[in-house]
Amino acid sequence: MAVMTRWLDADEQRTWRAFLTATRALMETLDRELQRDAGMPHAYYEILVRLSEAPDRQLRMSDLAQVTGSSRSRLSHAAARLEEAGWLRRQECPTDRRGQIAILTDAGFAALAAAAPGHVEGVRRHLFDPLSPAQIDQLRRISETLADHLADDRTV
Amino acid sequence: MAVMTRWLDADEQRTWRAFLTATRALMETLDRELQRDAGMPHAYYEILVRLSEAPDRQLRMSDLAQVTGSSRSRLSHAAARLEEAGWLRRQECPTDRRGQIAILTDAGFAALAAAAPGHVEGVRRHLFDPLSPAQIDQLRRISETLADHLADDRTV
DNA sequence: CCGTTTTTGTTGAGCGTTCAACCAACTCGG
DNA sequence: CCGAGTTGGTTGAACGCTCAACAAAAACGG
Repeated sequence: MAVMTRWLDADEQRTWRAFLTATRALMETLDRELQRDAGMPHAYYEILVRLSEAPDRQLRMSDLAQVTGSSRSRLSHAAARLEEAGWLRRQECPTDRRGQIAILTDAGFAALAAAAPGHVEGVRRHLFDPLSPAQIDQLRRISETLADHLADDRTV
Repeated sequence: MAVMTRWLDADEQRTWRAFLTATRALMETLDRELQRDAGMPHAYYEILVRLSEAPDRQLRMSDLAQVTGSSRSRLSHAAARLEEAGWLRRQECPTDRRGQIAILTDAGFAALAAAAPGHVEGVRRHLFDPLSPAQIDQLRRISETLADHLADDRTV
């Protein structure tokens, strides 16, 4: 027999809708700010960030996809765009002839450096400033729990 | 003189990245499940939900845009799609000749009824189940605070 | 009133993402 | 070894969203 749906009660629904509203508004705001001030969407910004932190500012495409949480396809399209913009170039991998290595160019690093202050300010203004220190801590724990759980789902 | 950027410290960065990872993974998972099981993206699902809750299952386009947190343009495109699918129809507004009223069709209601149990189950599995009751409460407060704050930004 | 401004909703172009299909190269079991 | 399966990466079509431009109707202000 089919399992009965466990519907959301009033409190849960309120939580879920507030969560939806908040995250959607937050991400849209940050995305819009980044697009306006730096001419790139948030997803591209993250790619540049991760590359800038990697040794020699380079990463295998698959590793880059992993850390940015995007599909291979998405990253591939994004890399093509970033390459057009001159912010990234791709090189063949010496140890694996299938592989491609994404490398952050100097222009890419400069674009990131120009975009970062404004973006960080936005994250502060829209996320951290409105919350108490305790809430920030709570949000970290909640997010890590959810992220772990969702990662499990993907592996299982 | 330019204001010095208030960079994120290690803890804040950890929080911010965990938040990004969690919300992105959560929304992508739910979106994919909904697309697979019900043939509609999450944004369309929300439109149907809001219509289904409105008196006579109808709402002015601008009100519908408001409650679903989408731009007029987005809603207009979405409505066109939903109309093609036969899940929604649009009618002229008697009191305001600019206005359009979006009406949920019976087919739309049926599609929603078919999609809801699976989607609610997904929200439970990926969001509520992994969290403690205290965390769920924290998440609600945090989300409401952020949502209020972001709404203010928009009005100011 | 009448001109201006605001609100409502749509449209089309451009862009980023998804999905499925695909090829090439690596890995592993027999 | 070699064939099967897996992994790495790209591609093109379909789709949803953004943005700017627009038209029509309503509200406002002197």
